[in-house]
Amino acid sequence: MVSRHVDIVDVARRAGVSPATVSRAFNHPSLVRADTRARISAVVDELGYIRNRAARSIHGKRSGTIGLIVPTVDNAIFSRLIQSFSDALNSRGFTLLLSAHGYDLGREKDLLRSFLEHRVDGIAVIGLDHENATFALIENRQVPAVALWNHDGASRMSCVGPENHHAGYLAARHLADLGHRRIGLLFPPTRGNDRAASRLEGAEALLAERGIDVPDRWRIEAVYSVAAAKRALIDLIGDGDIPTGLVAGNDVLAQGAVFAAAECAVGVPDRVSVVGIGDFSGSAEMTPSLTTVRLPAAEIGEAGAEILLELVRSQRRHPLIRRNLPLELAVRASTAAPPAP
Amino acid sequence: MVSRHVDIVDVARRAGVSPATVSRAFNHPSLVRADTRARISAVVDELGYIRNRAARSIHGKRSGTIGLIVPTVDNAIFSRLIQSFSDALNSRGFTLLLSAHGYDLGREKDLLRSFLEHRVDGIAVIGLDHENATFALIENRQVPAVALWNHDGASRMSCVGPENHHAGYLAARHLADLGHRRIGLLFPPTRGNDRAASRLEGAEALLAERGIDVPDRWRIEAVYSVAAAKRALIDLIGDGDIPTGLVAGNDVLAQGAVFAAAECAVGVPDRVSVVGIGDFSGSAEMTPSLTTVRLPAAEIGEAGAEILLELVRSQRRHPLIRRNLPLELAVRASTAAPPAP
DNA sequence: AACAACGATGCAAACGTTTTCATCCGGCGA
DNA sequence: TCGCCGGATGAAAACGTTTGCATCGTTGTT
Repeated sequence: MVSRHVDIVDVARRAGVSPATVSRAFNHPSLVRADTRARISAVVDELGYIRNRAARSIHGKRSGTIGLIVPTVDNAIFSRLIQSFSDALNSRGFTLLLSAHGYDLGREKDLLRSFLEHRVDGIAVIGLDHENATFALIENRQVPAVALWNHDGASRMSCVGPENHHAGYLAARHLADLGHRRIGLLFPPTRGNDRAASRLEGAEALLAERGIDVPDRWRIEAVYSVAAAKRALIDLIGDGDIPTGLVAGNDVLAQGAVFAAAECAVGVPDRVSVVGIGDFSGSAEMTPSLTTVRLPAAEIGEAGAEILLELVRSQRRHPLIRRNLPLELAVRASTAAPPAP
Repeated sequence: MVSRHVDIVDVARRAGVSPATVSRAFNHPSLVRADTRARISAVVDELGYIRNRAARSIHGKRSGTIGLIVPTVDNAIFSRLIQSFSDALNSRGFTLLLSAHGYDLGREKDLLRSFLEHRVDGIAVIGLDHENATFALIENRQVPAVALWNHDGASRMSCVGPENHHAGYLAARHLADLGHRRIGLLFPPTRGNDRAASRLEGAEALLAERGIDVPDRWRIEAVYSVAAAKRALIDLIGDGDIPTGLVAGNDVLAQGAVFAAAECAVGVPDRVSVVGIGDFSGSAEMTPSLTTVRLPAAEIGEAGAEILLELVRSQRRHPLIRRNLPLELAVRASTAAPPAP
């Protein structure tokens, strides 16, 4: 009972029309008479015919797929982005190809190649920092592309996101405005991660403006995980000399820091204030609730999809589109004025 | 300067061979002489040729894609699953197509159809509860498929995951063993979510065994979000009559419950014990650290990919493969014996 | 020296669509 | 009556690959 797969010719034969008519019934319904269309539709259901997009896209038609390459899926903030990007795509009839490169820009290029083999109609990547080969691939192929998560007025490709530099700046400014002078920086490795790098630069810019110096022992590096951040901060607290304020590169790290403080009975915000970046799910609900710079993840995904599909539609010359999304500081319970010395 | 895209014939011409040879150089390198291969490879680089998988898959070849349909991406536990599934796929040269149906099984079927149009080589879905049309589509098409996240010895399709029923049972048993008799259940809506439904059944089965009755006011429903769970529990606490133990349908809900208790100054575990299911990232680090039933998310993703690719390889008749992954209770600080009455 | 065997390559058909162009038919105005 | 037009459909070419079969040297065997 090995029924070969039914194709458009089978449908045509059974409906008593030519394959061309069946094809038209799908793609240009107005060109085929209503009763013919109905007959075809009935046969399609009867035979369980499913169109073959590969065969379609071979004709220079759209493949109907969009590729998204992220550093990692396993991170609350990208999850929300992926979700909204995917929803926006699906609602417009596109299918998402997804891959994660694990913060390895070399792998990113390979994944891009693989997506191009699949002839995706467009490409979305995270951030503006990529290998030259990656840019070259995109430019030579003239494939519509957009960078999510980072805005830069001088970017080499279309982009949509907030200014990460400004996010770091805002977070640090909040602490400085509260009167903190002894400030620590808890950031992930910035190699191959221009978002984190920009945030760090932004924080440092503000601190320099205010004449605040951050000693090396208060510059802490931890990979993106609550556990790693907690461990790193417990070490710092163990050393005795702790800052009164801490800027974390994102909310996962900030959460880890808060948990560490709780475990070491170091009051937040009484002894140390913590500010994060991201406003992940849970940050507002934890105790103490986390002060953070809200990144509009869902908006980025939606706007990114919109821009990308716009580029896909505009056949010829792809213009550069840049969209700057606003940041806002969410002041909650994890920050306060520094304790009296 | 609108350079038409370079195809295999262009490469062949430039390399002074036939298209067939170029094709073979890619797919069966052993069949072509080393120096010819080198010449072709040079031309490929020079011209920036990228193979067209659509054209390949039209020949009945693999498309090299696997479809994964999840209820939502925006959830820590699926994130980890997606990540490991994706990695396993990539490492074997496959590309992931991902879609989320938002707990709507009707949309799930539509997404499946769309994946089939793309001629995915295999399909992975979450859970064993699907529309009949979904099963029919999979069976008629004879497309390799696997259900992730749920094991059932009598399942209609291949599956890999833990027994969710047992997860609920373990969580409830832990509380009962500690001596709790006044137990509440905090679960998500179970419609279209057989994982949650099974867990709830498992918990209820244990409670019935022990002769413990759960009044309706202690059966709380909240969608999968820390915020919703927190709100629901704050309401419950406000009512005054609170249970000594709480089984949460997953860690997100459990975290919300713990945060709610903290906000209302209800001690965990002194006044109320909370047990979750999932062991999400952060559960071990929060204060108090969360007692939970660990679900092996990463293992499921990897095993799922393995099984699926196995099915893809085994051309003909697809056997049913079922893999039961073990659960384990992680006892941490959020549970203890009930307070003396 | 004739021939078999083998390795490397080319030729052409095939895959499942879409689309251009041609055909056919009925109706309409001159 | 004739020619024309427009709507519906069919025939066939095209898309970019892969692959079965044929071809052509070379080399080894008898």
